[in-house]
Amino acid sequence: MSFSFRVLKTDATGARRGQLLTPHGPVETPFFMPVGTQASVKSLRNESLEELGAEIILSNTYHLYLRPGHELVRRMGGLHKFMSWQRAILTDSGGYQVFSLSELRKINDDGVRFRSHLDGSEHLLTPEKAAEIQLALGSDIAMVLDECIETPAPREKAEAALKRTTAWAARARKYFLEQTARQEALRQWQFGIVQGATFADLRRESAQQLLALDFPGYAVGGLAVGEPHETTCAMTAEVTALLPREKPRYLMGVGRPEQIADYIALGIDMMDCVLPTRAARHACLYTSEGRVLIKNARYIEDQRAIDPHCSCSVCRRYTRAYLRHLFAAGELTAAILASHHNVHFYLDLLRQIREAIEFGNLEKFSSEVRARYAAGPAD
RNA sequence: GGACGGGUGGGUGAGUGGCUAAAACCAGCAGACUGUAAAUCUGCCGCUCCUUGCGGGCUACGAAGGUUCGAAUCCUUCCCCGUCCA
Repeated sequence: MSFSFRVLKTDATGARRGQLLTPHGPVETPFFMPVGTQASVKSLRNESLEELGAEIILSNTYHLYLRPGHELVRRMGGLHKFMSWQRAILTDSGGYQVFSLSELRKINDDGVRFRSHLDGSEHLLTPEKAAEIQLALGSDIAMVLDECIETPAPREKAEAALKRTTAWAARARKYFLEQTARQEALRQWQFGIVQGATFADLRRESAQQLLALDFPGYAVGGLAVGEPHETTCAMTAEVTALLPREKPRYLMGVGRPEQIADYIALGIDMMDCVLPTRAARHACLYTSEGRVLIKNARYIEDQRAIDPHCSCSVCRRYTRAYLRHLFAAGELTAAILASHHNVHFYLDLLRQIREAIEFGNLEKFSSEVRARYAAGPAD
């Protein structure tokens, strides 16, 4: 099976309904990727992800390079085999770690020199190296190394990061095409990443420069790192307006449940976010009625399911009172059940959105979701 | 019966004359989390009043007295608890 992407329908808002075919199966778009940074979606077994209907997950170049090491993963038969996940995998490049581990790295035009957060050892991550690692991992979609910066950022800094990201994208593209031309067994897509912080003209410039490199898909990076939602949307709109219709668009690192449909309405096909799993571990549960902070005393004797309207296996079986108890007691099962539910919530939200696009009522659907979340935590 | 050691806020436990409504941790309460250094982090946590302020009043370190300008801290007596000896 080879790669392809098809847009099946575009609705009045600009939202796209399509399908991405990968060597590890089809993925209905738009989709959401649960995050499994260290070859594991935290506190979820792959059996659960399969039960939840996850068609693709995200993993991470930087973290797997440091531990267990990409060469080891290659020797173990690649990331899919190593972690026993037969559906699609997208790997981030380590570009986000340029941002999140900013105190542990030095950046120059050649690449990023990291001091390992695990043992303090030094490592140079270049665009070529990030591509090499991802080819060794054998992920379905590899991201180019980019320079992700904070927002708001001064224009000069945004310009410098943009320039570097484009130069790195060109190097990564060249290296990747050379390697894949030489070894037919390598079946992978490589996506470019648009930067430009919160400057519309820089976003357009970045997109245009990357278009010249002819990637099979394009990501919008460096957003949802602190700026207002409106700004995230505005910047995304600048970019999607320039991207080719026939290629997938990936908005990296988003978002909150009530924001997802907005991004999709801007023509976004792919998203990922740690929120469902991290919030779950921190006792924040997403429901059709808004957020439930399950540790709150008000749930001590609450016999209802986390979300009475949810069909997931956790909601069918357990009460809020029990979940609250598990969190209070610090039981690992608390994180497991909560993560299961939250990932179900996100994947189900995307299912509903895909359906809404098909029926042409995405706008109505998203305003309903927003209204529920605006009301704050459920009773 | 004797000798030591000890009794501190919901718990464990620092403090041994003023900077102490009393460290720290736990528990409790509330909040944050957006390409995961996150099973993490932050705030509140005696009662009360208001003009909500590095504000006022009250109560508090086993009990009752005392010394002192000032006591959880020093003295006296008493009551408990632990260890050891008889």
